[in-house]
Amino acid sequence: MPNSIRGASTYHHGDLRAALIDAAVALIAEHGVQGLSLRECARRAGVSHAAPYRHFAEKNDLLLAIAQQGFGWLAEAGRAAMTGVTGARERLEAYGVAYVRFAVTHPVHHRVMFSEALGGAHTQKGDEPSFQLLVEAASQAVGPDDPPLLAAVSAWSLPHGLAMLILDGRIPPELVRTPDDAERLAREVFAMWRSGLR
Amino acid sequence: MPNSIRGASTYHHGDLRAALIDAAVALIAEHGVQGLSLRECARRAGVSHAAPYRHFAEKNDLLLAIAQQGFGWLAEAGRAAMTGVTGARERLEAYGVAYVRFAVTHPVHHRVMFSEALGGAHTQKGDEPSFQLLVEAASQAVGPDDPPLLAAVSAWSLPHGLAMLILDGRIPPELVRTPDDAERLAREVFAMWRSGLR
DNA sequence: TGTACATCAGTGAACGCGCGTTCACTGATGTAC
DNA sequence: TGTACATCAGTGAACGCGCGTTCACTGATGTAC
Repeated sequence: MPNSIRGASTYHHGDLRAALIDAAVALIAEHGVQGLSLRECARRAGVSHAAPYRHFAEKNDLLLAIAQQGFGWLAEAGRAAMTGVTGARERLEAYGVAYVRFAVTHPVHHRVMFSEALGGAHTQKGDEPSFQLLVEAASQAVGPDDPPLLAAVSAWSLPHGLAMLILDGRIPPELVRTPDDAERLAREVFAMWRSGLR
Repeated sequence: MPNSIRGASTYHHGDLRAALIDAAVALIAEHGVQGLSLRECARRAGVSHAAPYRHFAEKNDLLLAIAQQGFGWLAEAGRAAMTGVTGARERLEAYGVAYVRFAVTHPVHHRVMFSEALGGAHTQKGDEPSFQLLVEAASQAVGPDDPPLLAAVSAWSLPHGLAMLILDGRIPPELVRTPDDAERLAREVFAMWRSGLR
């Protein structure tokens, strides 16, 4: 039980690991991945600068934890968006829209998930559940002659690119003030591709 | 005239600015944007650690210079790819393919161009020539009722996403060993969207 | 052609800083009896 | 219910480090006369 709930005891934090992750996310939101420092996280969690080492062997493990949390949430959101949707193409699109919404809702997580600061090795294999979900959906949306991997890459590129552009502030901000805006934009972009640019 | 050409004189470098940019690109390729340090750049350029300040007022200006170089090259590549191509949609696709090839050929530049480490403010306006090119091509590819901005965003998202995924090592490496591979993949992805996932 | 001089690209010592990580420690928790 | 003890999450001092940036300087370059 965390201190905040339990009351005044101070020596044991209670849920320092989670508090550190939250602090790190806030810190990255303010100063970018570059600006992350273990000492500052500890400070914000109200704990000595050596305390984090009880929970993370090294700084990079904290980034890793954020990425893992993000991948979990993404898989969850993707699954939720696809349930009840019939039609392979519709499912793929639902996943894509959820993907963009996730990125906009958890920008730091999305950034960290695809950050070069991570070794990258740990999730590059494409065996993340969130990726599996996409590959499965893509292989259904594709003719028997088309390679499913290519379909997955195609279906992934569009929402990933849109999400990145939004996060980088490349899209005029009035188009993406809220997650709902972003979701609407994603639908419109999909529609644009569906109808075919002339 | 740079020292290397001129010979043995050592006090004046000759083209330190360019040498620093090259060193920075190499350094980022090795250690990521995080790993960039002015002092190490100076070291690699064979110059004292204070010398860079004759050419860049602060560290961030070096990143900015890389980004500017990249945007210049990208605009050039995009223009070249579109010349002689008729048909709005074909031009848009040619730009997209060139975009992916540029990213794969100059991965560090592309990364820096879209890095959060840059203030971002300087190029966010979308007034980069490379963006203008895209917006123009997109507005031609779109019905009179469709907003051209939406078309541009749509046309940009796909190659941008593909490029990012490749750069992050998310695409199976055997698919993108060379720039030619990447270009072929880009064409296939475009074709997949043109034919329409089912 | 030769000299004086302004310009400015490079030097190297020095500054202060915050960081990641280690270490021997201390205090709280919960379990066995 | 009460006590002994193992566990382990937190402490705070200390380490070494490389960094960005400033400063007074020095040496090369090129231009005016």
